[in-house]
Amino acid sequence: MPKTAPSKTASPRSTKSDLDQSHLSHLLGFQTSLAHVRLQKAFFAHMKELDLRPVEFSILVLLAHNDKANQQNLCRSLALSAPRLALILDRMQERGLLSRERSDTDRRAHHVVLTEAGQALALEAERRSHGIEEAALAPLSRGERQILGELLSKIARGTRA
Amino acid sequence: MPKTAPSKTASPRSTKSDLDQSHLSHLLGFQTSLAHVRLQKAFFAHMKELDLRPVEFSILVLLAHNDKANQQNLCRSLALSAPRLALILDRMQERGLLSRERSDTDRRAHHVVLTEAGQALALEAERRSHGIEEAALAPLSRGERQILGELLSKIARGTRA
DNA sequence: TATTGTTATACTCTATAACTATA
DNA sequence: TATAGTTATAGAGTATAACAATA
Repeated sequence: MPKTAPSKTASPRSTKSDLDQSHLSHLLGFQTSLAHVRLQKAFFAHMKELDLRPVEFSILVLLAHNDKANQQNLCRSLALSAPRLALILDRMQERGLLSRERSDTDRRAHHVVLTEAGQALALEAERRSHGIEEAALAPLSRGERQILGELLSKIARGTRA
Repeated sequence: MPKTAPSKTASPRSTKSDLDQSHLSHLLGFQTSLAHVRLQKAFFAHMKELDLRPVEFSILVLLAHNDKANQQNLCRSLALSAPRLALILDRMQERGLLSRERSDTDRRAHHVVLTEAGQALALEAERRSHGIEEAALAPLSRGERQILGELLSKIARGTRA
């Protein structure tokens, strides 16, 4: 038995001579990292046909439900750097999904708005997004998924809410 | 009121004109991504003095508690590709933290073993690892952190346990 | 002087294929 | 033929600084 209590199930090194990870499991950064790999794979598997990466999907959906979003808003919502977002928007703009329009009230800012093609893709992608994590979340009950989402969201948003 | 129920708290677009994210929140991949950003920052802030990245930390700790681990074991445990792991181990080996020793029973495989310096660093890093996420996890109670870890771990390990 | 957004650069990570040596 | 590990390469993500335009 290892010194630090293995999370309860005595972590019986499963098949294929897996390693004892009990001394890493107290770090939620470690757990989110591994869980995220699975969820990312699920996303790519289902969104490949639409040629959408997670960031692009998120941008589409945010824009579909938020008028007059500028790049700062998007950066903050998605934890992206301004330079990174600029490149992603370039790509999406070349693809005809959105356009940047200078704000009248603050001519430094650009409103990012979806084209018709962008709106259509956002709608279709949002429709497909339900259930794409089904396989990855199979080990969790409906209630557990709900709780997990809320706990993660608390961390993401920081102390508030 | 948006079409899909905003997780319960009516998501009142908080300060600085944040965007409505309620149509993304059903994707746990989105939530893990944002939460992970916070947790990563916490890790770097606390491990900078030891010059350890998350992967390097994980490798050190795994090796400290697992004799005769080969690179395949590490790849599977950490969801790394073999080429990626080879480069990381090169770096750690040049730094004098570990060595690779051909297995006697299967001369294709390399056992990865910590040097004395590696063991010392593993011990120190593991000691420091407790509490580094304290600030990022402040919004969660002790019990919630426990639950969160278990739910994430279920996803990471797939269907089993 | 500060903010919005862009450009440029350098570094890291990821994915893949091609290779070797062993089995 | 398959597996353990390495090398090489290209693509994507990240961080930073420097810059233009506007406030």
